[in-house]
Amino acid sequence: MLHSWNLSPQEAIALQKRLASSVVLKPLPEEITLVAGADVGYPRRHDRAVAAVATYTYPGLEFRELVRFQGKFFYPYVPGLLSFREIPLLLQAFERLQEEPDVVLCDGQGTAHPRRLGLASHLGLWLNLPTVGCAKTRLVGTHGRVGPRRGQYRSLLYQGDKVGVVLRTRTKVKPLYVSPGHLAEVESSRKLVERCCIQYRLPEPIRRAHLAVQRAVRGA
DNA sequence: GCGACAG
DNA sequence: ATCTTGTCGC
Repeated sequence: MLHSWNLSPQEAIALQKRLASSVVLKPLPEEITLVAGADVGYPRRHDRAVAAVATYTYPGLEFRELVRFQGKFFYPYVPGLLSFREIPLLLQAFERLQEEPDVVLCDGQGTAHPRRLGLASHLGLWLNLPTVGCAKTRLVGTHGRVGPRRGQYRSLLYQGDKVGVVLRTRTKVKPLYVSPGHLAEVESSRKLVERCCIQYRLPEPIRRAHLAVQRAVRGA
């Protein structure tokens, strides 16, 4: 279960293939009272990184907690290996949360991944918590044109499977790529994400975490 | 061999 | 992601 994070691309890929079989796809818990959003950013001097996790009550979406962790760590961005770049920092941030969330929204793919183990899935396995991937752009899969209205969506297909949906979270705004991470599945993930997007494109928890990361990575 | 490619 | 200001469109 426990492994190092400075793996070579080949080792990382092999590990993903093994871990993918442990991912559990099932509806999210019926009772969700706390939802978290996570994000990571690397400053210009890429020798350290910043992670942030924000929690909100659900379905009321009242801000609950914000944790930020900054540490010396670096792993390059390699398409398909994002989890190795962001999870080490995220784990530190999650350890500092006062209250454990019922589900975690991540800024990346879940199972909509070449080896079905995107950031959200990998993080979910480590935390043993339900996770959902919310990516701003596509990594893999095909889909039809999504209607212009908030709430409209199209299935994201990959290798013959419906791995997620492309969801319009705001009218006339570029859609989001939503895919289950771990202990989650497409339908419930889509509904949760839509309900977490109030007045912006990104789910409120992720948006809050993102703002915190930006504040740290930049100045101010 | 030629594109595609989360953040 | 990060580098960066103003600006066109709904």
